Amino acid sequence: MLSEICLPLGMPRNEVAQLDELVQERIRIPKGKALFQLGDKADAVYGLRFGSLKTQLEDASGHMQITGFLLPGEIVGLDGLLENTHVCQAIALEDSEVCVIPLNELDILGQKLPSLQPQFRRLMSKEINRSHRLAMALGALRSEQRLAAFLVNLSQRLAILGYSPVEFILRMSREEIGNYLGLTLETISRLFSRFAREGLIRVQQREVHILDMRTLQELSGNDCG
Amino acid sequence: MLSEICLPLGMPRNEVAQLDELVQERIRIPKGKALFQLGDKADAVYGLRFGSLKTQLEDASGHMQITGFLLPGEIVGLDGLLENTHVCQAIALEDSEVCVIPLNELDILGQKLPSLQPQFRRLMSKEINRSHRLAMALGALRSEQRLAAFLVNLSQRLAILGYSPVEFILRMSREEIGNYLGLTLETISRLFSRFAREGLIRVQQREVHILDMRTLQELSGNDCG
DNA sequence: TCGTATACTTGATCTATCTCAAGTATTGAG
DNA sequence: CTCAATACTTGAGATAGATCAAGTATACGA
Repeated sequence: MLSEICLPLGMPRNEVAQLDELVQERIRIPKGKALFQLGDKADAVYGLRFGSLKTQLEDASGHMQITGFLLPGEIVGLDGLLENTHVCQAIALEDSEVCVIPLNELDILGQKLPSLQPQFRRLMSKEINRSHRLAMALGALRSEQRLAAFLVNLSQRLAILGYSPVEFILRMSREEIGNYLGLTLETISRLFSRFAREGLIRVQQREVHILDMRTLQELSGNDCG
Repeated sequence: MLSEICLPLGMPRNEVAQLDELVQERIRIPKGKALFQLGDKADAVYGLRFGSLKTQLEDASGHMQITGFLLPGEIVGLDGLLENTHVCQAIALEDSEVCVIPLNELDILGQKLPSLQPQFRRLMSKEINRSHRLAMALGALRSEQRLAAFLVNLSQRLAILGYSPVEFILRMSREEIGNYLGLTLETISRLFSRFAREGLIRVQQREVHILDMRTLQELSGNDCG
């Protein structure tokens, strides 16, 4: 499993094997339940094995903001390492399972595997970059561009996992997509209808077929997530 | 200098001294010039010694998005560690100086100093959290809340550096603030005027006096930056 | 199987913010 | 010191997206 997380980022296969031994514990999270809550102790990060998660922040006035949707092979919990306490919560969008990567053991192993620390830095850097691009999307793109970018990004990540990039099931509601993209659920719904009318996608509830990837990519400015 | 970066995050003083030896090289960046450009090799991160920087991303259609403003004691370059190439650029807002923290030497030293890796992770985690909060601000707050949050955040960071939290000079233009907050320069200008009319601040060009911090904090939802 | 709750769609209206425009203030070069 | 360039302010009008509202489809528990 860790191969999927680590090898694409250039870690030698034999070192991944050693890393695999570190990762014994697994946690199942039923749909709707939290992997960790705001305030929980953060002494590990988690690799998603199957299922999907959302991470969300709460502000002082109680508003929730979704900061990411996680697919298998991606890492959760990287933003909780500052205060040793999670500053956000991770909720399962469907029945899911993560493997636990304890931080103190990671440090011990890091003394022996020279490529581990740069590897872990790359993972964190990737998350920084991802959220910078999210901020760019929220700050600079119009609603249709944001949704196009969202769909293209999801499609690309599913393709990496070996799933069809043009035909997939959304694990999140219109409201969750809207929250993530800084739009209302009505706007998301209208955009889906409009994209369908324009022949870019076919959509029925949470089932999406992408018909014109090229145009979606052009709309999105070819990136972000 | 590194003390300012590291000690507040809980690193022992004697280890900071060792770290200091790692950091010999310094770079001066004149106002308006880049510390690094998009595509430059990323083999180091940088601690800002004095001055101020902005970091910005460029999307496929050429639009620039500012993702952060840096003050002395803060770290630049954490988002370039994925591909060993910088994916953004860092520009000096005034004549500035950074110290260079080479990554390969950091790894070597990391073998000897047990607290170094967790320390570095905390720095990266902080940046992840910061950009999540920026995304939250862009997605959920209204213009006046965003600007209030921006001012409160700047004030707090200046206070940490020993400067007045209620009286400071903005190093960035209205346009740069607007870009960062997902607003136009006209909106920023109007908001400054309105805040002044309402007695929250006094502002003349880039000189800002905060008169009613309490209300600004309430407006902002007490956080973000 | 039915009935209720939840998720989604679509329309009408409203409003925060943008855009366009004209002006003033400040800064910097020569 | 003067002029030009840049930065900022303010107004009027346009619009993307929000809000309010009503209805339809789907999922789920009894």
